[in-house]
Amino acid sequence: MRYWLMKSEPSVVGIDDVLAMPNQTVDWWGVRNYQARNFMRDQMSVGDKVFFYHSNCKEPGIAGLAEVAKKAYPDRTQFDPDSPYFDPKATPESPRWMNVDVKATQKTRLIGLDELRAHPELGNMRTLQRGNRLSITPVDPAEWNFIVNRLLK
DNA sequence: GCCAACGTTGGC
DNA sequence: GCCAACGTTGGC
Repeated sequence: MRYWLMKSEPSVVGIDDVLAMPNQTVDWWGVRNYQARNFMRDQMSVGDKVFFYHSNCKEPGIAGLAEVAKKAYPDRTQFDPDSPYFDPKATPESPRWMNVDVKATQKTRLIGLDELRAHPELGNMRTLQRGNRLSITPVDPAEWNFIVNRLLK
């Protein structure tokens, strides 16, 4: 089992939105970065643990816990001409973009970006690295445990 | 709204 | 296959 951090803009889909969805589950549509896609496609398994991160908002940070609920399959928005995520080069026979389903398990207190940065234990955390723009990053087990067992208790 | 960082595109 | 131009991300 692996650990991940997945960014979402709360103005689009926040933790409260997912908790209000059927089965508290959302398809993680809209990823248009190959590295992030590959993480979902190649490395994510059902049951992997996820930090649900709010980005591009007033208070960026970890807002909840989630898990991978379904293995990667083609992202529906790539085929939708009305979607800003439409990709004319993608076809159902040869899809380019994939997503997993994510099930929110718990809303947490907001652990802000500044708080995450303040802990030396998280100094190597991928998402905190300078210039990082990946919306999906792996999380080390030690980092996961530190956040869950120390910051959330 | 600014802008640093970095990914993608496309001409050559 | 290089790389300049352009687009996007996301914190501030």
